[in-house]
Amino acid sequence: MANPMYRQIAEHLREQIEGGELEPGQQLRTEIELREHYGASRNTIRDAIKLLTALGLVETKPGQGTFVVRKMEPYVTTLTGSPKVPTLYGEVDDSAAGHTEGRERLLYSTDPQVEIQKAPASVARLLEIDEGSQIVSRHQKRYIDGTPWSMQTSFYPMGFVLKGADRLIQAGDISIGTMRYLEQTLGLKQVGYRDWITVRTADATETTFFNLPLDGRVGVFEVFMTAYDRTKTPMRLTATVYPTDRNQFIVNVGDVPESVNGSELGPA
Amino acid sequence: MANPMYRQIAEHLREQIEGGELEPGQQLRTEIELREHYGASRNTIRDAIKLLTALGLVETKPGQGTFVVRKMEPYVTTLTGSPKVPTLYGEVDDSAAGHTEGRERLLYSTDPQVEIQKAPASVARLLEIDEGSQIVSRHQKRYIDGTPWSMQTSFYPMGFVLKGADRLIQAGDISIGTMRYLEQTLGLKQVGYRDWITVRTADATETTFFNLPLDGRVGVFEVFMTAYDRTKTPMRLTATVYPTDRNQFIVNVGDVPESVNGSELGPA
DNA sequence: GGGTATTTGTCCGTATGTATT
DNA sequence: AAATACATACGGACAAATACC
Repeated sequence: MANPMYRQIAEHLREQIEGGELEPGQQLRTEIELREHYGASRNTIRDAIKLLTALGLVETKPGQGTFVVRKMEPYVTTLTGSPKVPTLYGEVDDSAAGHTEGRERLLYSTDPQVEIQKAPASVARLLEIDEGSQIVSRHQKRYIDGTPWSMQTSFYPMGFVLKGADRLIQAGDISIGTMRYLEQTLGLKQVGYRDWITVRTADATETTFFNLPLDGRVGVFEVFMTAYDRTKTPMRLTATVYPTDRNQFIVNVGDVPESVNGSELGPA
Repeated sequence: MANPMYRQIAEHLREQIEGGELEPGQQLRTEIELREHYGASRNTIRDAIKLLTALGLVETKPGQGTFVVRKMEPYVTTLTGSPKVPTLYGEVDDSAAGHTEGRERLLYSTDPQVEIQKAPASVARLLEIDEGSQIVSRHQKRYIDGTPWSMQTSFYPMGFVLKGADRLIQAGDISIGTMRYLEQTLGLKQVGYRDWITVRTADATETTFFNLPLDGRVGVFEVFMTAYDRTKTPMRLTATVYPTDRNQFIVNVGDVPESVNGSELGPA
């Protein structure tokens, strides 16, 4: 008798989901049917479903019903390799799509959106420059197979542009890569970098772009990469945001096998 | 007029919180007062507060009120260093405690809880052994200054014990460290490791131990570290769980400065 | 395109329970 | 013990989204 009714109902449904009686993608009974089944009011049923939604077990679609969530095949990014692109394991979930078996996954980035800003405190601290000094920011949105994958913003000190790296402030891709471009124009060579990995709730922009539920249930990784030159001076700060529901990371240290064995990652 | 009322109210309160009009730790007006202020029903006010709770902006305490959350000073763990202990930045929030200024933070681990199990699929895959084969698991809970920090479980193939590393199955700490112990007894030397970083919702055990809200709002990092010997054979799998609301990670690659500059990390 | 049935979303009012002060 | 404040639960009404005919 300890637990409130809505939690008991949620627990009962959870057991059915995790026990496999309700399969991923399957529709639950409607709120009205569950109301009669459990002898509770519709609002109590809704509280139970809200709890399951918060736990990421079900999702509700207005006008359609409540469904057991289909787990997404994660994108796995290796942080200790360069460049940082995701290794993709397993198959795309194409149960809803047509005949797409065997296709390659397509990585697509928008053209960089370039702005000149005053450095906010967080950027200034990691770039080791004064707060409020001028910086160049280059922002890109990245998709995999049309699914929003990450949002990335790189920051450079404005001094780089003044010293000759003027293509930094031109919109559009720098085809040879910005790091190589900086080496060629300014002689700046990256000798190391530090990633700082955090998780926070998504803001409004991110919620929209990644198509996340607006209740803040799904957080985002925010990875700050500070690149250092030979003199251990920061030469670039890259902040990348990834939704936690479809991204994982790998860090390799020392001598390790080439790739993660097996085709399937993800929890057992 | 597009947005429902409870979201407009939540938005209004959110602006007050992020604008600093409502300070961390400060109590919001009660549901009854907000009901009169916004001309909505108490249930609608509660919906707004539930949304803010899901976004991690406020917390409710029965019998007391609703409060703006106090951000925790994060524990920062460097994944590319060994051993993996958190670097601690900034001050402990001791506004509620007494005179504790200047004290050191204390790291405490419970004695290992040792079990012999059959390898579940996820463990077998990363240890590259057969599913269902015997493994030794050693589980520890770790605290910083009394605050639950992480739960760690290490898995070793049972063969290690049979070959002479019998202290693996004794409860209690192996003071010289298990890696050194395995090197001394079996000649197994770790030459590298791979960390695999995921985020998922906390289960019931974790929710209890870390004292997380039961609505699944706060997720947990799950870091799987696979250690490899000279022959690139996995010799240990360590799974560590950290709540995302108080943990961050650092990855260093190449030549980087000693420490993160400045005393304060965390969002601007 | 329009209309209707179905299903979830929002909002209200009320009553009672539980935790804290 | 009493007051306060949030938590649970009920029932009802209408809105909005979707699917189907």
